This record gives sequence, C-alpha cells and structure tokens, in this order.
Amino acid sequence: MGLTERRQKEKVEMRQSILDAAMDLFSAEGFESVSIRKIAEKIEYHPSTIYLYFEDKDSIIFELHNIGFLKLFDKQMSIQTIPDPLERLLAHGRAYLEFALENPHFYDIMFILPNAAEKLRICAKWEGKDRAYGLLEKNIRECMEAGYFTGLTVEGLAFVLWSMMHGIATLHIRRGIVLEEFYREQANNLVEYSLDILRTVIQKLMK
Amino acid sequence: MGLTERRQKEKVEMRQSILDAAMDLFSAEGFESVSIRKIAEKIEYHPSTIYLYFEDKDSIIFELHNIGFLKLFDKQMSIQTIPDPLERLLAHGRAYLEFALENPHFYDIMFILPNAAEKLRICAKWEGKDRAYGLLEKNIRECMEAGYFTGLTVEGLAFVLWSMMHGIATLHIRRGIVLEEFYREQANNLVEYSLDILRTVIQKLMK
DNA sequence: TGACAAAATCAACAGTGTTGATTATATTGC
DNA sequence: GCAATATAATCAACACTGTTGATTTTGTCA
Repeated sequence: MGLTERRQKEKVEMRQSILDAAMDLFSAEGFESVSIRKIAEKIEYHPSTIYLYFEDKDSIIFELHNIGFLKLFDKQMSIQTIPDPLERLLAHGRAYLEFALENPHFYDIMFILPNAAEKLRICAKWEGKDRAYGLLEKNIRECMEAGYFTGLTVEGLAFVLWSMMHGIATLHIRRGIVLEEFYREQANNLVEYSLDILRTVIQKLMK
Repeated sequence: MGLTERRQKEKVEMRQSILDAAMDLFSAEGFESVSIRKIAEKIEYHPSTIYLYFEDKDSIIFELHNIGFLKLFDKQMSIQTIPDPLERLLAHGRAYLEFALENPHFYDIMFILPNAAEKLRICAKWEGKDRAYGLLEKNIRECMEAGYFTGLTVEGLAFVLWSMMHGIATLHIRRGIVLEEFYREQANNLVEYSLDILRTVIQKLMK
C-alpha cells in the first residue's frame, strides 16, 4: 500500500471515528451534548484536531445527515420487490416509520434539526431527498396505474402521506407522543397500529 | 393604587417585556440568537436582572409555549359555532394549520423545540395539550355520531389527523417544504390546498 | 435624614465554536 | 544516519453562552 493511499485511508478512518463519537454522544446524552470538545475527548484528541477533518461542526452534522439518507434509502429499496403496488406502498410507509423509530437521532438530524437544513440551503443542490421522494412518487404512481386513488394527484397524495408519516415520527421523537397514549389496549406496536389505521383509510380510498 | 399592587403590576410588565424581546429575537434572528444577554440588551437591563423575573432560560421558553397554546385554543374555539360537524372538523384542521403557518415561531416552541417539552417532563401535569386535543376528539366524535368515519376509532383518527397537520406544519417550518414545491400550478395557498386534499380523502372516508 | 427593603448590577465560573501560531511527528533526499 | 521538509497535532486565545453569590444602587417609610 502506497503512502498517499495509507494517508487517505487514515483520513477516512479518522473522519469515521469523529462521526461515530458524535452519534454516540447524541444517542447517549442528547443533541446539546454533542460538542466539539466532547467529541475530541471521546476520541482522545485535542478539539483543534477535529478541524483538520471537518470544516466546522455543522459539516459533521451534515455528513451524519447524508449517512442517514443512505440508510433510509437502503431500507426503502429492500421492499421494492413486493409485487402488489398497494402492498408495496404500505410497506414503503412501514419502512419509513420503522427507520424513524429505530434511528430517532438520525431522523432528527435528517428532518428536524436546523443544522443540516442550513448547510443545504447555502450549499449546492443535493440529490438525497429527491431520490427518496422519487421512490415514493413512483410507488404511488404505480398504485394509480393499477386503479387506486382515483381523483387524486401523485404529488398531492405523496405530500399528504409523507406529511402523515413525518408527523407521527416527529411527535414521537420530539414530544414522546405515540398512539398508544390514546389507545393503549389495542396498541402493541406503534408502527403496526399506525399503519393499520392508514390501511383502513387507504382501503376506503381505493378504486 | 397601593404599593404592593403597583409592584405586582410592574413585575407583570417586566415579565411581558422580557417575553416580547425573546419572541422578537426569535422571529428576527432565529432561535439560536435568543440568548439571555441579547434579551437583556434589547430591554436595556443587565443579564442578571432577567433572573429576578424568570428562574432560567427554559422558563421563558415555557411561558411562550403556554401563551402559544392560549392563542391556538382561542383560534380553535372561534370555529366551534359551525353547525355541520364535518365542515367544523375541516375548519378545525384549517385553523390549526393557519395558526402554525402564521405563527411559525410559536408553533416551533410549542411542538418542536425540546426546551418546553423538557420543562413539561419534569414539572407537574399541564392541561393545555389535553384541552386542545379534547376539542379535536369532540369534533371527530360528533362527526361519527352523524354517521361519518365508520370503522375507525375516535382516538385513532384523531392521532392520524393531528399527525398529518403536524407533519405539514413541521416540514414547512423546519425544512421549508410546502406542497407548492411539488404542485405549483394549482397551489395558490398551502392551507387551502392541503385541506382540499384532506377534504377529498375525508369525502371518500365518509359514510 | 436614617433605616430598611427591594431592584439592579457586577464579576466570575464553566462551558461553547473557532482559529492563528506553535510544537511534535513522520517521511524524504542525501 | 542525519538534516530538510511536509504533515499532524496541540496550544492559547477570542468572543460567545447560561448562571450565580456578592455588591451596589434605588426607592419607601418612619
């Protein structure tokens, strides 16, 4: 292995250990505890060293935001093999909610915290969201081609369904509010129960 | 006016000016600019003086959270006179979204930012949310009594509808994402258009 | 005017993101 | 192996942040 190659590899590994430390801190102590100094302490380097690998703190958050989108897209692709379009769309929603509830801190960074959004606003165009959103629109379109959701537009329904899933996720993550709170006896699992209600709604919307 | 009475009045006025300054800073420069020192500068007092009127910074945020809930409840009560239950429920949703989009910073404090939620978690029970949520459940229940939404529960539908409105509001406030982005030609107004889609969904759910 | 209470300020602590200057380390050419 | 160089890491400081115990100013009443 050549020198520049090893240097490259060490750089990547250092960046990864910084990202891991940041994510660990977020999970263990909440976002306000994710400080450059605490990350440095965790990886046993001086705070200044972090700046040799990331431009600033928001760049670390933005990188975590990108990693989160890769994880989400992977999960969403895994259900694309389901043949029936309506079942596929429901599984799409289930995958989205599962991701949010299993990775609440990633979801927070991706969709709630302002850091990554601010970075996106001032940086160049970024394809991550469009890719994930495109998949949702594709699944909705194929439902419509199969005769479901007549009278609605792809864009309109995509927005409404995404908003609903995002609302459920956000109320859970930021306010600790879950459906179980209002309907304990039937709710063994938030994801399944929310999707059951959505399924009822969608079945009435069918044809 | 007696001495203690005037003292009381001055205390209330000082608290209000602190709250106003905090809200102004939030609206003008974003939440990260709401600092005790900047509030103090704005009202031309020393930072320490703030602590004579509020226990800590989160108490200021919590007070704004409470004021926001009063404003929201007022708005929601104003549409309770609509006689038809389905029209009333739709107006309820419209009022909620309008509040969120017209008072994005209040909405942020009430439903997204962690400060007030954390205060709620450690403090005694607080009736604000239950009151607003109770009104939604009441309107849904009256729709069901009129024959709408058969096969769904009040709690389930309330959760789904709230989540959807909350999702729309949060995507807008935190990510600048609005329906218009995906469907410009028909969208002159986010509230009306979102509600139109919801109306279509609900009409298919009727009976 | 003097005594007392209330209101406001001060100075400091520990924490934050960030950076220009400095030191330590590792690799290269000889 | 040693000096020169390039890279990596650290240091010390700046301007912020929330918060608080001690101190000073202000206002009221006898």
